[in-house]
Amino acid sequence: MTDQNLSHVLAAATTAALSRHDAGAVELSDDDLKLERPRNREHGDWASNIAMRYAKRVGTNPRQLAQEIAEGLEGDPSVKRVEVAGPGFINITLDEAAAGALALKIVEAAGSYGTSAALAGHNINLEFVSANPTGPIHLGGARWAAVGDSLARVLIAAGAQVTREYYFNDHGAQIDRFAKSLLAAHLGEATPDDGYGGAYIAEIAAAVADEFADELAAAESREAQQEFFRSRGVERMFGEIKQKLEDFRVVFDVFFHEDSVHEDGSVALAVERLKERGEVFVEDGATWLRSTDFGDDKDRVIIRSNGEPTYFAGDIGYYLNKRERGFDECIMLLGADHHGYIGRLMAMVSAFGDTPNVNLQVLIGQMVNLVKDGQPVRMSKRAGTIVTLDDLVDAVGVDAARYALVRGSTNSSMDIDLDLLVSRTNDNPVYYVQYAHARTRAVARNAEAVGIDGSGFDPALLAHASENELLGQLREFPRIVEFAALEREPHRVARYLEDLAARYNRWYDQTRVLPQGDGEVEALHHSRFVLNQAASQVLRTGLELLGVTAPERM
RNA sequence: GCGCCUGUAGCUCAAUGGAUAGAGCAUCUGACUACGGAUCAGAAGGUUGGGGGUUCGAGUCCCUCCAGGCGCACCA
Repeated sequence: MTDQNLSHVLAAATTAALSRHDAGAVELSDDDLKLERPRNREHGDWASNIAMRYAKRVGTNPRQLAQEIAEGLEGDPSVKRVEVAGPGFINITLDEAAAGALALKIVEAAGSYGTSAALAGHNINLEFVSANPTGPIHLGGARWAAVGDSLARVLIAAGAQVTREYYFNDHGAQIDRFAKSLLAAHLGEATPDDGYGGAYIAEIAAAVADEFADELAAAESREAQQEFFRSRGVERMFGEIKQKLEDFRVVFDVFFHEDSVHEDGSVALAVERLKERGEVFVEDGATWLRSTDFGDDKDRVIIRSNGEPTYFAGDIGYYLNKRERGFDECIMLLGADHHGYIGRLMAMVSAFGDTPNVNLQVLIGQMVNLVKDGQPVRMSKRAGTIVTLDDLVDAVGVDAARYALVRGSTNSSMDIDLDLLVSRTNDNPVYYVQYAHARTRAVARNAEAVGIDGSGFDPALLAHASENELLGQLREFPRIVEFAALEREPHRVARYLEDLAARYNRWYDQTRVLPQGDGEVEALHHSRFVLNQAASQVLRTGLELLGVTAPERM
């Protein structure tokens, strides 16, 4: 019994009930037929609010209509019980055998349970992190790395084709400051006023000076030396960033150089296209996009009066480039400090004739704040007070770090107290979920040792209250994954897993998979073993969606 | 001034317009010499920042006020 089937049964019952009233031609929408999972299990396995939505239209009261619909549902063989409750909810409880059959279905589906075709045919470019190589990935970047990668996994599970992409630049004012800082460190000078501090500067300067000593020796002028530190320093810094991200289990498909959109003509082509569409004008010697035509606060310069393209021009060329590469949906994950940028991006999308928030979708994530002893600490690259991805991983490990970063809604800012995180490592709910998984594996090992293998599985035997709860949660998994993908909210998977782990632990506490002592192995044990394997599977699949390991033992 | 985000238990945070607003941590009381106690059962803890509105129903949507964060470049 899937919820789609149940929806059809509900549709038939509702149509029949409505026709008994002077309903005229009332059209039932799919949305109205959607069944809900009641929060309170006493309200059954599924609930519908349809009677409350339609009662007024057909001139009756919700409870009356609900009663009539409920009577129509009672004949269905997979429905065990139907009740009308509260203001007019219809609560449906499924037959145990119908509910229990899910366990075997999950085991057979294995890793594919939870996947769907909700986003089939969607070719998505997902851009995230995209930090410039002027320093290590800091906590903010770490959050987007965890969220972006999990989002990619969730989108893929929903059937989308996803390209993970990282956009970075290796020229421009910030990189110049980076190069100056390296040179100063190499020469033993003080950090330039507008430069970057922090121990990593000295380390990188020393490392590249050592590795490319000949090259450095050949650079006589200060300018040449700075250029040396620019190119080799960026190279090294970027290599390090890439490595740290890989260690964090975040692997990008494409690293895209900002330079290339200028060099391969993407920017020129984009400007030309916008010109043809009449969205560009020249004023004060600069070339502007008339973005106010599409809701932006002001028009934006794309080519400066000195002939140099702006950063925005690069983004315009980059967007066009992505579209030309065949991506119908481009998603960008940006920090809240860039949200003022969305207006012009969406105006640009409109100016190309595309649809804002469809062809380009911008997800804003709120900031990560560093806290020490209850006081906020301002992170500054220049002051060298940043806490890096590396620091975080060193402190708590990849699993705990990823989980903590992906667990919250990106709409909420996040406080991280490194000391607290280290001292209270076990507070992280990730261990609760991982423990539940390890426990499923321990149970499986013990069961297999006494010859339990799930043969003679009888779904009707899974009738304990805690089994009903566990099965109900397992049934939810596909819709959680689908919803997380559609809403771009991977944190929902984490919350779901915590709930699943709790129900598994409760079930474990209240029932037994193995017979007691040297009791006989019965069909009940085989059936419960299948349920154990199903829970194990979903815990593992769910953790994988978050990029967190599912340990056999802890 | 304008825009975006946030305000929920002592703390960190959940909650697709649904029923009695939920977890973890912290506090208190209990539970195996039988599959992992990193667990489970229970208690306590709330005017969902304030005030209006929309409707069968609002933490959720609208208006307004308060508080905090972030942003409003021919920077990136």
